Amino acid sequence: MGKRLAILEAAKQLFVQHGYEGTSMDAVAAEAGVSKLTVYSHFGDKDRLFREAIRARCQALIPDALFHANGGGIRAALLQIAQAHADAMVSAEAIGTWRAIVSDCREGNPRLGQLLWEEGPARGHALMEQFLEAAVAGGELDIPDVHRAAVQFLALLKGDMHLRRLFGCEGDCLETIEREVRANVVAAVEMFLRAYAPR
Amino acid sequence: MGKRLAILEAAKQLFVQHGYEGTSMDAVAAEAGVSKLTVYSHFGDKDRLFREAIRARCQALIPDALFHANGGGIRAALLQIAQAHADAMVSAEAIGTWRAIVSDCREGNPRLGQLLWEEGPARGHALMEQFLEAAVAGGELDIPDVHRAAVQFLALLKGDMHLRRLFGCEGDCLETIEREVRANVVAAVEMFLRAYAPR
DNA sequence: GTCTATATAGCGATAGAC
DNA sequence: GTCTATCGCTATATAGAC
Repeated sequence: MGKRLAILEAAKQLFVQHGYEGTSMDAVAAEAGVSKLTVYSHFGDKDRLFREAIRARCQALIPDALFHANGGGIRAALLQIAQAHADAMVSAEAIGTWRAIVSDCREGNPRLGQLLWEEGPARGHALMEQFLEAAVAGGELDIPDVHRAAVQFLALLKGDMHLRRLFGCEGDCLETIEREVRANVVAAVEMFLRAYAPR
Repeated sequence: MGKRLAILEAAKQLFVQHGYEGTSMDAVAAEAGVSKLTVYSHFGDKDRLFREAIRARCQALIPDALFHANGGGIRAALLQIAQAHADAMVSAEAIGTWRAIVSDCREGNPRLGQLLWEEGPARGHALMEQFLEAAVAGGELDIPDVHRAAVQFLALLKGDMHLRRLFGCEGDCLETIEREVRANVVAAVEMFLRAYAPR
């Protein structure tokens, strides 16, 4: 494995685990098995290393394919997308990434916020909107404002579990979390259909 | 003003503005107009000062009265609650507090997460649930699972503006934000009623 | 109780040798 | 390209005088 890649892998892990301030360049160098100056020679400074690491995480977390459901009617398609999206959102990687980004976005410090808004949530909104538009065109849904409905759907999916995990109120075993996420996904799809299914 | 109170006020402002790591005890002492040792003599260490400051902020942000709408039918009541809640959620104080909490909730460090989950979002959920239960009893709404509907309603209210502000994608003037929040509030109430109004 | 001055430690970034 | 050793800075927390 190239040293550059080893550094990037170490950075991805440590930044997501301990955030920007909580991760020292010494720690990254140690985790990657290189000296600190090697890190600097590859990435310039801490900021650029952070950008690269978080960007890579974001792109892997919500792949485009997640929004391509394969057949079975509108309810089944929504359930499939919802489950995949919700699972990704409560994963340890996603929670860590969110924490790292939010921690970094202090007032006069737009290091990553806009960039990652576009690569993360905004991309999700656009893809979801695209899916809903097709469903509306096919007569499977009746939606007055498709863009807003896409945002609403994804907001419903996060429910309270995403927030609870973000706040660190876990304690629960993974099995409990999965069950609660599943119940919330089903409820979200049901509500969405109650509101937007053709009458 | 007592020095203890002056210290607490300075801490509330600085922690919410710059987060835990970004706020030095020197800065708190300077802002409060006392020496650093005075801060330590009153609050012991940085952790306890942080707890007190954030807790005070949370309690002021979402007062119980916010969920007591005064007459005018279910749509008007929901609109009133929704607007007040959404306004509170995108305020600079709320965004700063969220950032401070999330930044602080790293893996093995449950300093505030659970405590503030209960004093913030969980209290909001409970109050909203109470309101919805009354509406269901009065025949104004038809909801299969009231607790989940409360969570759904509050999730809809945050929409994407809360997240965009959290990520620091503001740039917009305050007027634009207010207009977008208003539009999102109306859309949220409409969708909620499409799903849960008696047919 | 309150202050000034300081101990101790960890950080990002760099100098100079190989 | 890579290393060891170090500079300069800032932070938390404390010692000792008033």
